[in-house]
Amino acid sequence: MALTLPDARQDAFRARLTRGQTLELSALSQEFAVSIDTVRRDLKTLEAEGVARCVRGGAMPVSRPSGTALQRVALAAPGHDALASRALPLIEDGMVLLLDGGATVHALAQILPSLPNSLVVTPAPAVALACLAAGIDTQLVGGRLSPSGAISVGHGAVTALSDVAADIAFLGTCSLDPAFGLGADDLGEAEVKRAMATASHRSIALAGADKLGRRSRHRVLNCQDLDMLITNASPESVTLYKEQGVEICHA
Amino acid sequence: MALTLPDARQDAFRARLTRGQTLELSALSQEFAVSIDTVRRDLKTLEAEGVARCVRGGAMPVSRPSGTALQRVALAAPGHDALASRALPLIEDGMVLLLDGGATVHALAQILPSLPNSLVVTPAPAVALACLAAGIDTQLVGGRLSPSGAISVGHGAVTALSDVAADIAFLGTCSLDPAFGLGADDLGEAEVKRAMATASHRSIALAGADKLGRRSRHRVLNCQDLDMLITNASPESVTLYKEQGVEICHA
DNA sequence: CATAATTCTGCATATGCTTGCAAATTGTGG
DNA sequence: CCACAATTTGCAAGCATATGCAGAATTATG
Repeated sequence: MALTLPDARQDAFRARLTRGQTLELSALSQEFAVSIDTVRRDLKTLEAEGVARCVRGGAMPVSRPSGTALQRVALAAPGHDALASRALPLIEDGMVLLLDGGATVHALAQILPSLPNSLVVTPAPAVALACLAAGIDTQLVGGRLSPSGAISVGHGAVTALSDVAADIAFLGTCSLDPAFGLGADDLGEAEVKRAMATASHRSIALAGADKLGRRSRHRVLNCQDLDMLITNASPESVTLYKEQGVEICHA
Repeated sequence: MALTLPDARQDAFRARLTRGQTLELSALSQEFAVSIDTVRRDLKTLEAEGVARCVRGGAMPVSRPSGTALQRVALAAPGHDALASRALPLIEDGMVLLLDGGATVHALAQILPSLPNSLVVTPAPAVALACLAAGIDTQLVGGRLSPSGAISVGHGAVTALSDVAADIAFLGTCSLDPAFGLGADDLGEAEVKRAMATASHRSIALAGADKLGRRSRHRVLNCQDLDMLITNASPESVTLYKEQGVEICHA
């Protein structure tokens, strides 16, 4: 590796950091054949960019994809229950339900009644356990677990979902913008959520007010493809969605 | 484990504490190749942060306010530690592991270290969440969830497992009889467990003394096909297994 | 009560950080 | 082609931190 150019070197560091690796000063200075000081200065630059966190002896990736999904789910806020309980009346026994991952949908899974004739299909292990605890027939979608959202992603998960004919898909929301549509932070998650929407008759998004008007990296659906939005946002702040045919349900 | 950075080490401790694990000074000093004193100082730092409670010989997670359903599942109190901790030395980073469901294997999943180069494949959603919390690459096997054991069963699950080449399969035990072999209460679970054993180089059963000498409805494996048994039963009570070529590991 | 294990304390050492500065490299304009 | 400025890089001195060790104090355990 004869990349003596500062930018190329820093790019290499950036790549490793985004992969979750920790960088060690001494190792890097050897590998790139520059002095410790140079590496230190590079890492300081990356810290200024917000990509790295300098610590003694090197640098670490800036606090993981912002808290694991597990923590977010475990620390479910009471506000989510309001959204979840608004979703409950839409569910009838005998329906086939597709449940996404995420804190809000997880809250819904936790308050589901028994539904002896229904089937829940979900790529989220935490949601599956909650449904199983409620005594509901549960089908788990397999795949590699996405660290950010704790749901199964990948080709197998999408294929498995394409074989399902569901009545309602309840989608968690990373972001929802009137123009961009429903977004997800991870490409794999976006694909799975899209597959869920495709496999079901109605697609319903649960989104707290803090998720509205924001855009994530990947698009899941256009707003036209969304049948209903359950939110705690003010009625006037969701007119742009209503104009695109999205039914609004206020919590 | 090349975590030579002090902050990375403390982060690892933090991660384990938030998963409900107790930390042992001597074990940590070995694992991270630093002196006991250094680990002690680290834990004192974490105690000052409020995430640890130093006790004689190590530290414990500070009891947290409320327990949501997921916390109860993912952070359940480790009671089967004895068996699980005996399994730990068999695991090396880079291995592909197949983890069954059940309380004992779940306890193993909860004390797994980070294993950045390993892959865990499991049909048990609770186990998958525990591995994900440890930062391990996790592959979830999909299927209908068996109500009795909370693992994916069915043709799809068996097929998915047949495409895996694992180093070790850790099997939970419903029953283990010298003549009948390893048993399961549910036909679907038996098929999945058998597929796990077939897909891996070594098959290791974790069984408390109460599971030995009993027979369940369905056979998973003959004892000849079992490579190792980890149990807390007395040495004289397992001679019949040893005669069939099963390596015994006493907890 | 005696023994062993564990914890605390102080200290020497090693390692890493900061600052300032000089040499080398690159870019620019005459 | 040269002079000049800006950037990058390496080096050294002073300071701060982390680590490991040894001895004293404390706590468990039989």
